[in-house]
Amino acid sequence: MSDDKSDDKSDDKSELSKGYEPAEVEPKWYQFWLEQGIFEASVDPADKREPYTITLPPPNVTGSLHMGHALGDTIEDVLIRHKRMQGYNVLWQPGIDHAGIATQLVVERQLAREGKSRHDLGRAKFVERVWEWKAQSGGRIAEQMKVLGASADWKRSKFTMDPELQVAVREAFVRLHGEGLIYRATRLINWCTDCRTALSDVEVENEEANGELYEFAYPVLHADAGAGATELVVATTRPETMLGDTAVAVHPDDPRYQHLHGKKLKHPFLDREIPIITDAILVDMAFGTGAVKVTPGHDFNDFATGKRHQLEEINILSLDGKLNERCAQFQGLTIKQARSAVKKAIAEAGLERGSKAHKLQLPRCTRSNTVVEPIISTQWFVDMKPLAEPALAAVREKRTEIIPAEWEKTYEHFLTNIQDWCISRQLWWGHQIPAFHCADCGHITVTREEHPSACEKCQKANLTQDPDVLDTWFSSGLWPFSTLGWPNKTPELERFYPTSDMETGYDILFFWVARMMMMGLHFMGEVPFKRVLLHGMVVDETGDKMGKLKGNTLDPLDLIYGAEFSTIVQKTMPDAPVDEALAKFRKAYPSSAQMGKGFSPSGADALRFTLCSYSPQAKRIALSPARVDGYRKFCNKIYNATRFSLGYLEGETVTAEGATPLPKLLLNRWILSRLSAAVEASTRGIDAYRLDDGSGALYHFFWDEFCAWFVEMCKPVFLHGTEPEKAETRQVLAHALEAALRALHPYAPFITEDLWQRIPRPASRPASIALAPYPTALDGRVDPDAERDMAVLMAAISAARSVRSEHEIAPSDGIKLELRVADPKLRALLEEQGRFIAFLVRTEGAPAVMNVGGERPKGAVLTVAGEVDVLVNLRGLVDAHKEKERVERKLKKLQKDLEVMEKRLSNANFIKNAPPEVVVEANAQKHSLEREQVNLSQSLKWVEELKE
RNA sequence: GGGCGCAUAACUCAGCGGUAGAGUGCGUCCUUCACACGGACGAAGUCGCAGGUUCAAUCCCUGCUGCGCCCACCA
Repeated sequence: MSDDKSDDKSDDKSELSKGYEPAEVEPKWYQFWLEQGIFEASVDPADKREPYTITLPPPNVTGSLHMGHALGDTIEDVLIRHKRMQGYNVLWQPGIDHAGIATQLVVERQLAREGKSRHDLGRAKFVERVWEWKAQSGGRIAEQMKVLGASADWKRSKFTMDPELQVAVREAFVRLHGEGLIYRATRLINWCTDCRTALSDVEVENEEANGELYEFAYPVLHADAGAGATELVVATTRPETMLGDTAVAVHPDDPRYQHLHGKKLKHPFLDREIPIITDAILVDMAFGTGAVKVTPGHDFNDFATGKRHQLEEINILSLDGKLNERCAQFQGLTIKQARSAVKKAIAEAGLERGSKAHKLQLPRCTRSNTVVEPIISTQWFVDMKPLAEPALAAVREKRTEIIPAEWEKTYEHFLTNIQDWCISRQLWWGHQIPAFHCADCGHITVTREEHPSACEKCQKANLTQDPDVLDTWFSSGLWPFSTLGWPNKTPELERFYPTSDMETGYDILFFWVARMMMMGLHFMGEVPFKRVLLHGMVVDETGDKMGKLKGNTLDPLDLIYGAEFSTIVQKTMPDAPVDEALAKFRKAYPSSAQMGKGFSPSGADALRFTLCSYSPQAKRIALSPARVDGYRKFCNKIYNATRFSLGYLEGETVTAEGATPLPKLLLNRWILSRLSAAVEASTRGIDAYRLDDGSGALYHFFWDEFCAWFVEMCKPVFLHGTEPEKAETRQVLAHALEAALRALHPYAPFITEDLWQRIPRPASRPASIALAPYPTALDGRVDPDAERDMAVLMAAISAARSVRSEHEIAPSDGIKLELRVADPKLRALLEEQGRFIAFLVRTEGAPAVMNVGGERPKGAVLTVAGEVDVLVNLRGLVDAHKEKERVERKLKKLQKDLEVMEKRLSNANFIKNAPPEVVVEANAQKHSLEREQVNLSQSLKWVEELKE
C-alpha cells in the first residue's frame, strides 16, 4: 500500500522509502560481490588463514532450482558466510553434474519433437547435440542460486564431464580395475526397458502394488496314475515368466510332494522338460502351494537357486522388454500382453487352478518409473566390500561425523549389507568406459590412454572401445577431490582436502555420501569431509511430498519475486482447469488462504531466513508460505529500525574493530549485554548445525529487544536527554545496529549489506559486510546487573501497560502511576528510570516511587510485578461492575495456582531431595502469588470505592 | 519381515526432569513523529492413550494406537 516514490536504486544517498523492497536491492549487491571477488578462495602460499571447505552437491545439468536446492544452498551459504566472516580461507566449490540418464532423456525428447531418434544421429552427433543443449540451458540453476545469494566460488565451477574430470574418472577406473576391484561379469542385473540400460540397486525403488497370486498346474511326465499325482500346482505373481522356467522347487520335507522328488514336468507350450527339485532355502511350505516355479533368468531368488542346482538360465526378454524368440507363439508381445496371453493359454489348456489378490513390491526405475526387469547381462561391477570397510571404520571412529547422528545406523546398515555396484550403463551420454576390446584375441585392455594403439596382450591394433558409459554416481563419488585437481597434486588439493562439511539431503546418503566416503578413503587415504550434515525433505504445508502430479510444488523464485496463485498453478498444472488446480494448491498450502491473490515479493533474504528457521533434524520440512511472509515482515522491521537509527547517526562512525562503548545509561548497558548473548547464540547455533537456534536468537534479539525496548527507550533520550547522554546513546545505537547487521548477514546477506553500507563509518572499513568480522561476545559487553535491573523495569512497565489495556484506558488519557518496592536500591533504580517509564507507559509525569506499605490511594488498582507493586489510579476512568467481575475471575485462577504451589512446598520429600535452587525458586514464586492475592483482595475494596 | 522417525495452541513447528514456547492466525484497543509489512494488551494446549521410575514427567522406561520414511528375494 505504500505509495513508493523512490525509483532510483543506484543512489545510496537517496531518502529511504517507507517499506523495504528486496527486488530493488538484491541484484545490485550480488553484482557488487562478484565484482569485489569476495567469494574467491585463495591458494596463495602466503595466505595462512585456516581453510574451510564445502563442496556443493552438484545439481543436475537438467535441473532448475527447487525447494530442496534452496534449503541446502541456504544452509551451506550460511555456514560459508559465517566462516568467511570469521576469517577463514573459505572455499565453496560449485559444480554441475552431467546426470547421465536424465540428460540423455531430455535431449532424446527434444529430438523426438523433431521426429528423430538418437540412432538417426549416431553416437558422436548425439553427444555433440547434448553438449549444445548444455551450453544453452545448463547454466540455469547456477543463475538461480545467485538469486538466492549463494556465495560460491563460481570461477572454480566444475562440470563432471570437463576434460580434467574425465581424466580423474579414467584414473579411478583404471586403478580400481588394476586392483581387481572393478571387474566384468555376466549376472542378473536390473534392467530398465524404457531407458534401455542396466541400473544399480539404489536406482531401483520398490513400490507396493496390488497384484494377484495366480495358480496353475504343470503336468507330471510319466505320471504314475496309481499314485494319483498327475500334476504339480505352482503359485506365481508373474505367470508370463513360466516361459523361462527351468525347474519347479518344493521343500524337501514337504509330505505333500515326497512322491514327486526326482520327477519331471512337461512344459505346456514349449518343448522342454522341467525337473522337480528340492530346495529348503527358496521354498516356504506355508506359502502358496508350496511349489515354486524357478525362473533363473528373471528373478534374483531363482537365479541363486539356479546356481545351487546348475539350472539353465533362459532369457525370455529382448532389451526393449518384449518377449524374444525363446517364447514361441508369444514372441513380440510386451510383458503386459504376454501375461494375459499366457494366462489365457493356460486356461485353454485346462491348467488354471485359481488366483487370489496379493500385495507385492514392484521394482521401479527411479528415472522413468518403469517396472524394472531382472535380466542376465554382462556388465562392469565394483567390488564393494573392501571399499566399504574403511568407510565404516571412519564413521565409527568419528573421523567423519554424521549429523543428525541417527543416520549413522542407516549408513552402517547400508554399508554392511552392500552388494557389488553395477557401474556400466547402456547410454551414450557419460564417461565412456576406458576399456578396449580386441577383435583378434578378445582381450580387454583397460587404460588411461584415450586412444590406445594396440591390444596389451596380442599387440594388434584392432581395438574397439567398450560402448557403455559409467553410472553418473561414479564420477560424483570422486567429486570432493576431482574438483580440486586430482589426480594431479595441485595446491587446491593440498589446501582444501579433506573438506570440512558435506551438507546434503538424506535421500542421497547411499547414492552419494557413502560412495564419496569410499572413494575418498581409497584414493586419498583420508576421509573426504569431517562432518556430514543431512537435511530433511521439503514437503508441502500438509506434509505431502511435493510432486508435479500432485500440483503442490512450490517454486522458490515465486516466493522471492512474488506471484499470483493463478499464475503458479498454470505453471505447475498446465493441463488442469484453473479452478481445480487452485483448489489443489490451496489445500496443499492452507496458509495461502490468508494471503489474498498471491505471494508478496518476499525477497531471497526472507526465504533464506525461513528455511533456516526449520529444525534441521526434521525429516520433513513442511514449508509454510505464511512463515515466509513473517520473515518478509522481519526484513521490513530491520529496514525500518535502521531507517530510524540513521536519522540520529549523523557524524557517528562505526567500525567493527572499534572499541565497544562503555556506557553509563541502563538502556545502553543492557542492549550491549543482550547483543553479546545473541551473537554468541548465533555462532553456537551455526557451529552446531542448528541454524534454527542461531537465526531464532537473532530474530528475537532484534525484534523483541533491540526494537521493542532499546529503540523505544532511545527516543526519550534523544528528545529530552542531556548532551552527554545523547552522545553515549547515539554511539551505542550505532554500535549495536552495526554489530546486529553483521550477525544477521549470513542468514540475510542482501538487506544487511544494503543497510550496513548506509551506516556512516570510517574509510578503513572492509568493502563489504561479507568481509567484515563476524561479531563475538566482545562486540557487546556482558552486564548481569544491567540485565537484572532492566528485567525489573520491564516487568513494571508491562504490568502498568497491562492495567491500561485491560481497563481500556484510551491512549490519550495519561494515568497516574505509583511504584512501591521494599529494596532501596530498586527504588533508586525506578526513580532514575522514571522518564522511560513515563514514556513507555504514557503516564502523567514520572511515576511516584516509594517504600511498600502505607495507604493505597483511593481508586488505585494494584498489580504485582516481581518485587514491585504497581499502583495505577483509575478513578473516574472505569466501570465498577465490569471491574468486579474481572477481579473475581482473577482471584479464582490465582487461588488454584496457589494451591498447587503450596502442595508442592509442603511435600517433605521435595524439600529434602530437590536441588536447593529449585526450592528457593518455588518459595519465591509462592511469595509472589501470595502478594498478588493480597492485592487482589484489596482490589475488591477498590471496586467498592469506585461505586461511591 | 527388519530398522528409523513423528504425535505439543486453529495451522506449521521448537523445547524441556522442576506448574508449557515461537511464527502465523484469532480477540480488544491504537494511524503515538522507524515501521499498520506497525504498536500495546489478551484469549487459546488433559504436551496421542495406558502403565512404570522419581520428591517431581510433556520430557526417562514399557506397552498400545495413529501417521510417515528407509531397507529386505517370500514365489
